[in-house]
Amino acid sequence: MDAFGALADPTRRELLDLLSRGERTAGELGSVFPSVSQPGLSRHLRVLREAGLVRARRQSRHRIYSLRSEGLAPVDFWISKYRGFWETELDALESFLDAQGRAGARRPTRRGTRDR
Amino acid sequence: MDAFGALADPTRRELLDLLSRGERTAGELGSVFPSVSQPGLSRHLRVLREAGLVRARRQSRHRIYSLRSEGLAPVDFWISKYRGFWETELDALESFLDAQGRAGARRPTRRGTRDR
DNA sequence: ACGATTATTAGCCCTAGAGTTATAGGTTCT
DNA sequence: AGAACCTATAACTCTAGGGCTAATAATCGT
Repeated sequence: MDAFGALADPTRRELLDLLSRGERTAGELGSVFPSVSQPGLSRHLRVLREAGLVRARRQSRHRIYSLRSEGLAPVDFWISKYRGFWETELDALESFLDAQGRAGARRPTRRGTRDR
Repeated sequence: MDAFGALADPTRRELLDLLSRGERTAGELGSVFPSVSQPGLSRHLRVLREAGLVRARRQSRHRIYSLRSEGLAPVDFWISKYRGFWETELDALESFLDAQGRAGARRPTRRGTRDR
């Protein structure tokens, strides 16, 4: 399964979110998902591994997982082609709203993707 | 199926790529994929519609599809949390783009983020 | 109204994904 | 070596995704 497929599952996305805050052992990751069985979680981790999104190393009896963020680069590259689209559309929406009521001259500047 | 799931299929990603260059009728989109039956393509378009990634309107006998880029915003937002990672770790996006064949521009994608 | 055109839905298969229990693989401790 | 621990794999079931053909819907031209 490629990276796009791996990201389709919410559990796996949450695993990546956890790992983005630091490496964790498989057991620690599993304890966050009481609803998922241990083998089930191991399988999710395997999918993430084979998609190149995490790596695992062994330390004593544990397996320590860490993020391999480069694996997300193709996904980000793909979506970056669209990034301008909704920015300009939202800008258009904003100026429409300006025209509707607000006399405010707040010019919508091109900005990052994280507002909204 | 949510947007992440919709993007997991390569045919659907290609459909979005086509629509990013302008609206197309269902038939025009289908002609690009001779390997996929017409009902099969219609199903992909339905998935994209229900995921909020495209919209369709009717014009005479045709159904004209167009991109709804805002639907991609949640995906971009999710991945934006990781964007800094590979820049600081490896700058792997650049190597990815190099591997794609493009001569290495220091800032390959047009980006609106305001890091640094 | 009828036939032609364009696209969607319905009704099937068939495979892949995700979950489960049971088992195996390593590692550490005694 | 054997027990305890942590994680991965095997074998199986069940469901959802995706493909196909056939049928249905909507529109246009005559």
